Amino acid sequence: MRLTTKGKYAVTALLDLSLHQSGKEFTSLSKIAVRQDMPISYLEQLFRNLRKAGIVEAARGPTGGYRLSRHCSEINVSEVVASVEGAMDATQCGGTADCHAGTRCLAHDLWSELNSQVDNFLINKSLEDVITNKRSSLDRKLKDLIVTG
Amino acid sequence: MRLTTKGKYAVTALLDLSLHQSGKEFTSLSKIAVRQDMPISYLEQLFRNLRKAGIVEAARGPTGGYRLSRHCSEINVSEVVASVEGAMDATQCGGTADCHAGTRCLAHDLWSELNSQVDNFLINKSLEDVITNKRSSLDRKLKDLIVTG
DNA sequence: TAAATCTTGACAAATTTAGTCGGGATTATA
DNA sequence: TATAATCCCGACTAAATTTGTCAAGATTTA
Repeated sequence: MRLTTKGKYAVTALLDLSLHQSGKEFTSLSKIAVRQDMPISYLEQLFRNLRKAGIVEAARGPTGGYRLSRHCSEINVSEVVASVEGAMDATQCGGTADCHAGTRCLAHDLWSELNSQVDNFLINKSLEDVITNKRSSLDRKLKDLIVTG
Repeated sequence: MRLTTKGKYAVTALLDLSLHQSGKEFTSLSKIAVRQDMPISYLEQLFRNLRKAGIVEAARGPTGGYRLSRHCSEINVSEVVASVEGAMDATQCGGTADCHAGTRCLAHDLWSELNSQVDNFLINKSLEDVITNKRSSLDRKLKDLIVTG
């Protein structure tokens, strides 16, 4: 399982995009790079993947840049991270359960379950959720569970 | 956030130890290495850390080896992983919230929350739980929540 | 035409992971 | 006591991954 600066840059950059997008304008990478203190050439690389994944759309030329291709409430963090660094899989075997000499290793189900946990969390978290810092209904219920048993 | 073979080897090795420990005998690394198909010299490295963390205890000489220093129901996966690869932190800043020019970055709370999710899951999962494949009460409740909304 | 942007592919530096190696210390057993 | 099996330790190396850089091109606005 990995979550590196790649995925974090991507999420932060899209949050920046969400915050500065009014209407249908495009925001240039150079602006994002300055505001979020990220290397622009690295951002270019990441935005290739975001575009291929259908998360942003681009326009060239002056006044060009990127914008979200959906409303930020319709983009979840899981797909953003996955688009730049591949599925965040905690199992050795990629889920095929052939992790120990062709059979499932002792811990296979554990990592499988961890995957689900993380995925459920990130899928249910939209960019808008992050911006408004609004915990999803599911989160609040979970929190209650942990506190109250 | 990282979860590499280091942590996975450690967990699997301890599960092996749990399964083959009857009474207070010691199990040698060479046996674990063969059974779980892991490089023995790498295991040595990991078990140093497990011993320092108070998770296993060692005996030298023939008949020597390692054994759990607590019952497997009293050892959780989080401490095992942490002992060999450091705290599994998803924030850039290690929780200090100085991730963006000294202040908290746009996504700080998101990664913070993800940390809690993963930690809560792994802390509540003992080696015994993994072996008996028993989902904790909390897990079942969460699963219900996801299914039923 | 000029300047600003995206687009692409290849490359390179830095870091981390994974694993090795050689020697030591300790201890049960013959 | 000698031997062999184990743990113990520090340093080292090789491979992989991450984190970028770079150069050249395509598109578009003014």
